[in-house]
Amino acid sequence: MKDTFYVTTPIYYVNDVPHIGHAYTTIAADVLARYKRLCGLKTFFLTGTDEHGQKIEKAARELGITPKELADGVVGRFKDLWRILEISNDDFIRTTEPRHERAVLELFNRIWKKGDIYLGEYEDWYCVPCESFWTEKELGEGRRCPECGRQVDRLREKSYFFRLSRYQEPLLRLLEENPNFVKPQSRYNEVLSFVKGGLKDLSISRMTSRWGIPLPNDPDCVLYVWFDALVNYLSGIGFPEEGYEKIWPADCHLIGKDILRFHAIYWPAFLMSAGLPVPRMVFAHGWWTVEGQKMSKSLGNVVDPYEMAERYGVDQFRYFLMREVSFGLDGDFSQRAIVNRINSELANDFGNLVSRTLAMVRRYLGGRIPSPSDGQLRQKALHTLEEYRKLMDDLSFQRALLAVWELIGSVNKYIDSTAPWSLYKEKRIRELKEALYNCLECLRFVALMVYPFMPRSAQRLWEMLGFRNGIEGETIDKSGTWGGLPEGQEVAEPTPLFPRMEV
RNA sequence: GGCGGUGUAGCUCAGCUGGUAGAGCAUGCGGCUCAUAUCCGCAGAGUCCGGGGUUCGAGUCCCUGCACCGCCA
Repeated sequence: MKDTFYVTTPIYYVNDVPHIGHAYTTIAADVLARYKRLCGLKTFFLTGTDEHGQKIEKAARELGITPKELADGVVGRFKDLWRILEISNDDFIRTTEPRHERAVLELFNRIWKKGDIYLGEYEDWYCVPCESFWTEKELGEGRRCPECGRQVDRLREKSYFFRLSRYQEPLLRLLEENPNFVKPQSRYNEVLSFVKGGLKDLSISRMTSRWGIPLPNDPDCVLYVWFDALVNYLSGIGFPEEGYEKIWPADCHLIGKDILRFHAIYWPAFLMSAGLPVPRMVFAHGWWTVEGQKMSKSLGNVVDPYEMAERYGVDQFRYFLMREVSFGLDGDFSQRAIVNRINSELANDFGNLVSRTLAMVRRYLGGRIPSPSDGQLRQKALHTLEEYRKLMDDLSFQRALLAVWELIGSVNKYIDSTAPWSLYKEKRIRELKEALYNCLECLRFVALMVYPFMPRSAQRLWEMLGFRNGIEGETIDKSGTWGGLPEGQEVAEPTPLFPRMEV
């Protein structure tokens, strides 16, 4: 059993500027990575960009620049966004990097030696002006090029194929032996029925594009982008150089549901062929609609994550995405919904709890944390942490947050029933100290638990509780026990963690 | 067309192996004053998609119809 955790996002196609979908996957991966680090696991979190393929080549030509120049520009935007959104990726892989090309060729060679690649002919609909192949499905009604609307022709070209058909049985076994290989369950069922339906060999090369990695044995062809792209999960951790096997296999490939087949079927098949371990899990999450409508360029309702982070705040945005829908299902992003969650859950429930607690500690106790005490909240906090871990391990982010908020609710209720202001007036100082200690200690638990979701706010709370160190260095094992607040530590003057927003 | 899923309060959804319907939000009323006019408590409302069946008893199991969604062809 390796003591590391390896989580990935897909590498994003540089044809597109970052939108909410990219942000969603990456934030989820970040939450998972930060959580695993909090659990004390050596964690590797990889993201990156997919920069090869006809679409990039064509877009660059239209702009009069090279594909690499185009990619460089868009990559900057992705990296920028991840910095803004506090994404803690350990590396960023680009498919145009030499280290990636080396890995791709190595994997190709292994599969080639295995005898799983053969030369054949690829046939599909082709649009000459666009220089693009299209499947029947992409054409839709009328059989016209989805890009330019012109007539398409049936065209064949030579192509190398991967013997996917050989892997039907191994894949079936993989799925049957690992019911958690694909999550959520509904996606597992889809994958299973797809495999059961029979697998055809897969074209893995193209001659119509020059922008890609040439086949070592036939430089007229470049590798099909999917073969190229999937290998990022290996190249990003150093494959084939020594050391990658400390991290591989991936514990979790986080993806959008649209690319499930590539990850749950093609990718493990490639790996099996190359004699490498397959990933432990592929998790396909859902899509966001916007104000009830499908997001599309033509509707002009594409959610810009930069704008959201600026308008609502980074942590607020991250929180909303993780809290609004059960991870795996589709969700709707609406102004009203996010403002509601910010005001009622972040500002009123959580932020206000911090304010009222710290204000009382400062007013009644001179800002000093009293000696540890025990009480009904102790049990609640410990139980919540346990529940939280269970849910986080299962990627049930929404429910994990619900559990934390239940604790927050309990503390609010506890304050109401112990009424520290009355204890103070009645000079019942011992009880007052006990009550406030219990609240403070719960806040410390809450800070730890919300940290993966809202790193910046968790750190602020951590400091308000009087700690000077970075919360990111904490672990649940070390700090997840009751009584961790040092007596006498001075808490800060509270400033609102989350400002209320105008509706 | 094949396979899979969903249909529960105004909204979003929980309801594991069958036993007199639950949460959050929204709405209304009451309480507190430490707090970001925040917090706490109480209340209302639902033919659990329609129809049939099994059972002493069915959102919960079986059959069937309708609607919507996903994957595949």
